[in-house]
Amino acid sequence: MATIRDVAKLAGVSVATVSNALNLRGNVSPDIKERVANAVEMLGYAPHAGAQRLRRSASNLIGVVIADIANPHFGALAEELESSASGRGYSVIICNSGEDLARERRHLQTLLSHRVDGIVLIAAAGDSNERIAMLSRIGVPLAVVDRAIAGLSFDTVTLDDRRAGALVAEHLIGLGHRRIGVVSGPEGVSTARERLEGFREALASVGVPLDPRLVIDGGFRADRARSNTQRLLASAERPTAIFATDLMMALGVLSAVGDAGLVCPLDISVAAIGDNPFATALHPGLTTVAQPVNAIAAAAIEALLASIARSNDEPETSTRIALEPRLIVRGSTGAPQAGVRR
Amino acid sequence: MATIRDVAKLAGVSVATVSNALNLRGNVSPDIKERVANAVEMLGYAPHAGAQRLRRSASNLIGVVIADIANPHFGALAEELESSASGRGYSVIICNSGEDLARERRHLQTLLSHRVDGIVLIAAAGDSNERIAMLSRIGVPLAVVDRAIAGLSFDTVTLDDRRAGALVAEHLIGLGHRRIGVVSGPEGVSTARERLEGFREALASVGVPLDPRLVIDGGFRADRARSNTQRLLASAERPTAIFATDLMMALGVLSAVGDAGLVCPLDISVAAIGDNPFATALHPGLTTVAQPVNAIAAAAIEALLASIARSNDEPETSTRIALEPRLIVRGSTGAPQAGVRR
DNA sequence: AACCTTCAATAAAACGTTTTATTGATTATG
DNA sequence: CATAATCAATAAAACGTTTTATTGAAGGTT
Repeated sequence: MATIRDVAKLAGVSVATVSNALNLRGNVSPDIKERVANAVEMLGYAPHAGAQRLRRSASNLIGVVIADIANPHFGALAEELESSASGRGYSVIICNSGEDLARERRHLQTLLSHRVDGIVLIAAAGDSNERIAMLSRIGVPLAVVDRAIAGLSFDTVTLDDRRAGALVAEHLIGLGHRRIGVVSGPEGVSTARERLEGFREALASVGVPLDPRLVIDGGFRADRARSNTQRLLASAERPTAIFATDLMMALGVLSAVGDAGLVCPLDISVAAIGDNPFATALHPGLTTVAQPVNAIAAAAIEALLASIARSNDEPETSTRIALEPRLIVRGSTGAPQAGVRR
Repeated sequence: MATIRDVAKLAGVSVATVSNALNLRGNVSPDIKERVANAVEMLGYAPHAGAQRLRRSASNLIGVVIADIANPHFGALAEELESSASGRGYSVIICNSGEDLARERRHLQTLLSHRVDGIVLIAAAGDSNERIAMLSRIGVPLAVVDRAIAGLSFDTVTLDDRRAGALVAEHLIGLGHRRIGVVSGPEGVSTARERLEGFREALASVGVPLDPRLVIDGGFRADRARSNTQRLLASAERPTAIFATDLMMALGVLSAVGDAGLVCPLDISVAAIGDNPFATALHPGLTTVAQPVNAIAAAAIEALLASIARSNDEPETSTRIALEPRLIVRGSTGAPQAGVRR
């Protein structure tokens, strides 16, 4: 691989001049700039990022650790995070923890080693004291996105999950549903907890208590949601509607509904949180709560860059942003048909 | 940030000894190892990756450039690539080009600057001489995955796209379909071309020519596929089946089918290439061709590491691997109902 | 007792950049 | 015309590691 010395030699100038020419610093005459550019082209020279990092203070690099890159929601988030960041002049390194705490830890360590200027963390499911300990002394601006982490004061940007759950509750109640099943995510994940809680509260506020027997675990996974929903549907008092707290689980719910020979929304209504092109393609279209992925990403990058900017001067004040969800009513929800098929 | 000198000072040993202790090289007595480990823990020391790269020859880093991280198929591929690579002791940096050639170029450049040991490229759509020129002198082992690039001799791992197209054709022909519409992807992307070509050939081999008026563009996008399919369905001689060459477009097709008040598979059969949990969740389930994403990723990493290993000794022989697709028949395809609803 | 090995630890060079201070050369100023 | 000011280019130090060669010290072998 060519080094800056090779470029200097070929261009017939000093190393310093090459550096100046490439970084548009100091005074370099136009023809020398030209000669340097030619030499770079000729040699296919790419500056050694490691060596650069050694001298420069900022890396202009942001690390993103994602809980599960195979999940379309996180994929979309990654996409938006990257375009937000690159719009502000930062490059982005994406790492995938695959919902594994150990892998998450390794990735964070790697990012620290690369001296990124900041980190965006979409935390893997599960709590761990080790994580708390590590994060609390991480020494680099960090923004927590999508899933909140308790007990740490980082800038946090999420959907207003409580409100999202409430939106679904209000919608279903408004349609006349009273017996509503919930397929919830892992207890340890804030989004799962909050969405359920918001749902429960909204129900309670109109005097409809949530029957704990109708709340089942789907673990944010389609297969798990499917099998548990099958059980729920087979129970004596089948609910007239089901709320899935994420889209993957909604798929499982829909499969189970179809397996049971039920028709949606005639026999049962289904609603979920999370939206993507698939929700439209289903027939009937799935009623969902859309997340402003774009705004979430933008806010996260904004907060992170602000944190990077103030660096170690002012006291670290951490902001907590919860963005507004939006209900999209499609065909999968309707009024319950009293006793029609029971 | 703490440096290795700080660690050395705190542990009361030389810098070299710290390095040896951390890298398990040379002879370091157990108690000194212990002292070093403690000092590292105490200071939260993370070795400066840039400085390491400067001295080490290998970086143990693999760069992955992905065409569109928001597409679940590529997300899944990214996930598998990462676990394959990390199983072989490599860390992975994921970059997202968002189907943009300029961004792809920037990312490749960045990866070169970071002196990755190898690159996996899932090429953005579109041909460009600039890309050809850049890649042909890239000087780092590179494997092309999923989408082939013409005119370059890199290790290439893809689905056997031609065969995948043929599988769908054989299935639909076997059911009795003769007028089949195709929603195809961008001309410039190998997967789109090959799938269509395999489909066409298989049809031709049983004496059924493909009516060019039934081949429409969906640009690998759900919305585009939807609007163009609407037009196709409204035409005089509506096809009895539609083949979408990827899953996103299949969603658009299904929407259009529903919009037109048609029922699948009664009025029209739909099949696609690409499989994920959504295909099962639909009702009826979508007939698809599954890609062995896992095997594709493994083969790609294998080829890349082999290429890294032989490095600059032996002449670069590039392998071309096409993996076997598998047809999964679900409810969305059935025999055409002669004139039932026409 | 003299010598060779092995073992632990170290000093110092090297990696490829950026940047500060320095040097000449050229142009402007009094 | 002398001096100051600007401009272009450079030499060399510094960044934080790894690694080679070196140094003692401690055991082993005759």
